[in-house]
Amino acid sequence: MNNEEEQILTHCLYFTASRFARNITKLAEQTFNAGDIAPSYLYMIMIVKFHPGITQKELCHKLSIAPSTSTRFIDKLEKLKLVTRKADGKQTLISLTEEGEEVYHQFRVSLKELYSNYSKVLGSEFSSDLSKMLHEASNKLERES
Amino acid sequence: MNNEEEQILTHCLYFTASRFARNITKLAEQTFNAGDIAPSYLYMIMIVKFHPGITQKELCHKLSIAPSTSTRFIDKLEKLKLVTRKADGKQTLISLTEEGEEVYHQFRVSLKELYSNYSKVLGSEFSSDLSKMLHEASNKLERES
DNA sequence: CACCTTCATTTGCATATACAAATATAGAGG
DNA sequence: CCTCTATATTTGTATATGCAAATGAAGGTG
Repeated sequence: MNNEEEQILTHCLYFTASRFARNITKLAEQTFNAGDIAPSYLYMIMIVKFHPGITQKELCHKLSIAPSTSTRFIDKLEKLKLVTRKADGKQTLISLTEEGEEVYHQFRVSLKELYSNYSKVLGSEFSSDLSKMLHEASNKLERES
Repeated sequence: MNNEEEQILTHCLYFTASRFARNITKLAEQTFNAGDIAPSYLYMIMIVKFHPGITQKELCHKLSIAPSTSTRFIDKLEKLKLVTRKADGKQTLISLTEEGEEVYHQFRVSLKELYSNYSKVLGSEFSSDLSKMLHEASNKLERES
């Protein structure tokens, strides 16, 4: 790889982050393939688990997704009877159903497997550092916009 | 945020990486909005710039995208007259046109602006470290699969 | 050379995700 | 209590992206 390319490829966060997201998503899909729920739904379920009655808006913020995307996610999870919507004025409050709670508990197990899969390849400390940095960076970017 | 949630949210690379990718993609779209070419196409153009005559398969690897996605990207770039396809047996070789080269040069300028936008928020050294880690991590994950 | 296998690319189809416009509700000011 | 404005959600529509099946080309083996 020549110098200029190396420079750009390793320095542009947009490139490195989107590529990495595709790779780790693939790994997550392979690891979670038990149920037919995609990893992104599990992400949402997890947030709701820790914030029963969370508003949709807040959910969007925590996941960094657009409102329209959250509507569609919730539609799907509601159809699967994993979450409930409760209208509250302008807002909609989201909570887990019993079944949702159960899915969450199964998911905790798969999560451990996912950790171990990527830690084998990336190293445990490296993974942990990277994850923390990404978390922090998202919070900063969200705050700005 | 309670402890268990904090644990999961900051430790799961799948969550942190996909969220961050959405955030940085949004920033990239805002920064590059000059032309009507989305950032992901610029990423491809950049790779081709440094590897004239690269095979489609190799391009998929470098971008971590599926072959079908590369076909569609190239279709679009070819229609815009930014790249050319050259059949070579089973393979297809991709190169930039003159116009493609020109787009690349404009893009270099936007890239600098993008760097500066996120460095302001994340810090210059932090951004650089994060980017290198992501680059390295993708290479490791790709090698495994 | 006909056939089989292997590999690269393309096509058909499905899902994730976004933006912009539409809708619904809340709350302020008359 | 009506109207206006601000805000939350939903709907319409478009694009990105993937998987699996189809296609096409290479190279080996009889």
